[in-house]
Amino acid sequence: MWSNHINYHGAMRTHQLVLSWIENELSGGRLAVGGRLPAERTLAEQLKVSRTSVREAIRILEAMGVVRAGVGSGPEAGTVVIADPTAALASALRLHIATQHLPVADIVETRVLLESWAVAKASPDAPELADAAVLLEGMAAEGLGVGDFLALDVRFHLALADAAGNAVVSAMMGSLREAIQGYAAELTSNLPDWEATASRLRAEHEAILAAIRNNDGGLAAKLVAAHIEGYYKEAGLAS
Amino acid sequence: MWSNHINYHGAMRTHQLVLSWIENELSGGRLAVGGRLPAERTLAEQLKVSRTSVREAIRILEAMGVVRAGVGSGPEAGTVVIADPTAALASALRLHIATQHLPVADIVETRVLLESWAVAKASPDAPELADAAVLLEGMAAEGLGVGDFLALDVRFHLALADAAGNAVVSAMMGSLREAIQGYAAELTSNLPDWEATASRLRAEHEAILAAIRNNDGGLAAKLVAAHIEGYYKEAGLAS
DNA sequence: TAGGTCATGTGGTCCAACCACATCAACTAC
DNA sequence: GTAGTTGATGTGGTTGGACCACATGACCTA
Repeated sequence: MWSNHINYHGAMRTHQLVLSWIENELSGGRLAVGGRLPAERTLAEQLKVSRTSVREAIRILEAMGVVRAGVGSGPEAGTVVIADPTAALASALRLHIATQHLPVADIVETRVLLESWAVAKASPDAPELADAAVLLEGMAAEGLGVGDFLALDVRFHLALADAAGNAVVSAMMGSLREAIQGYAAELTSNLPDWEATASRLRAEHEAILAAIRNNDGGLAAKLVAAHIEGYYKEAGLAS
Repeated sequence: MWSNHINYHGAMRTHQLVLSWIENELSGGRLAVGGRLPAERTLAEQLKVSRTSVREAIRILEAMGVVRAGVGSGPEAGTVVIADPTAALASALRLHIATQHLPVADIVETRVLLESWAVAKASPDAPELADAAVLLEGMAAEGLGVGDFLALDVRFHLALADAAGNAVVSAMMGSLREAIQGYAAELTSNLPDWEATASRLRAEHEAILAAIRNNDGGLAAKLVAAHIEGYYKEAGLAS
């Protein structure tokens, strides 16, 4: 029985050691969002590991949306802590869709369930609803392109999700949306009459927002589910 | 004005190039779960990048639950493609909880909503329910430790989530559960009478399972929500 | 034939060097 | 004195090479 004060976690690889050091600093509050990690070379020396291992850990954190790395000098430089849970979930979902172990239909279904819950939970006077209303006005503009309409549509739905006030649900909604973004855009080419569809979507958006503001969460949830499923049905959902 | 034939994707870093190459192989079906990536040195030469960059990409995929790396020779060696979406979501959630930008209360709330949906959606004759029943028997065993009970409890709830047949929901449930695992275990020390609580949990489990099998999804959802919220309330939920 | 030995190929780790970039201080020309 | 230039500094980004531990399988040897 020996005590190895470095590898006491079993076969921990060096980059995992760096990872847990950083996670510890975060948990302990010594490192917070907006803060900076020590420079890679410095951190390597501190932890008695190679710069390579430090970089591997930072790359993982970057992929997880926990840090952002910038070269040069000044405010944009260095490795600073951010908080973008959506990024991590989105790339994870995208990669696993690529392995074809996450059916797109399941993603859509999950989005329906999360967003239904969100609108049912949202308070009628949540500030995010005002943002949503502004977005709706933008979507009513004359001569709006398909791409612009869809971009506003995404933001509208995310605003609804945010209105529920649950950070986890917001992040998951955003990631689901990102992961199937390209997919949803492709579907528009299947639509027989885009103007008619856009007009219908606008009306449904208004109805959803009205239901939330009328404190009728149950109705809002039903409308959202029908809204999303209707779109994919019209455009032809293939898995 | 010069043309950079490598960075035509803007400021794409070399490890991202490797990443997109691999993602492309996955999407195209040339690389599937169970398959092997070329050796790091080989891949580096193929893509005209350094081995370091290849390794950074692989490390990210590893953290995302897409590949597993093993040294030596034989079946366990090399970098092989796996499919563990739960791993990615779980570590992402854990890290962002560390940054204190994802409140534990939101995690619990999300778990309630996902699991309620799952039991409402589950088919009464889903094969996963049989597994769940077996787990319940195990939890009824005499002299079961707290840790063992909780381990079975986790598997029981995951079986319920799986019964809905949505891979995304299953993965998210699993990751939420993993991310707050330590938290839930700590709470047991707050319980005045573990035996009484365990007994109550067992009864509630039975009722949930019975409701699903009775095709009463609405009741099952209500029971699940009460079950989870009741536990955290009794143990004292602090954020 | 049984056993040991070594070559091979894998990922894991480290090092030393160089690059591009952004900032800031010092210097120079006007 | 001011404006512009120049260079030093420190950051992450990338590379090639070296060595290690490990698992296998082929090859010898007793």
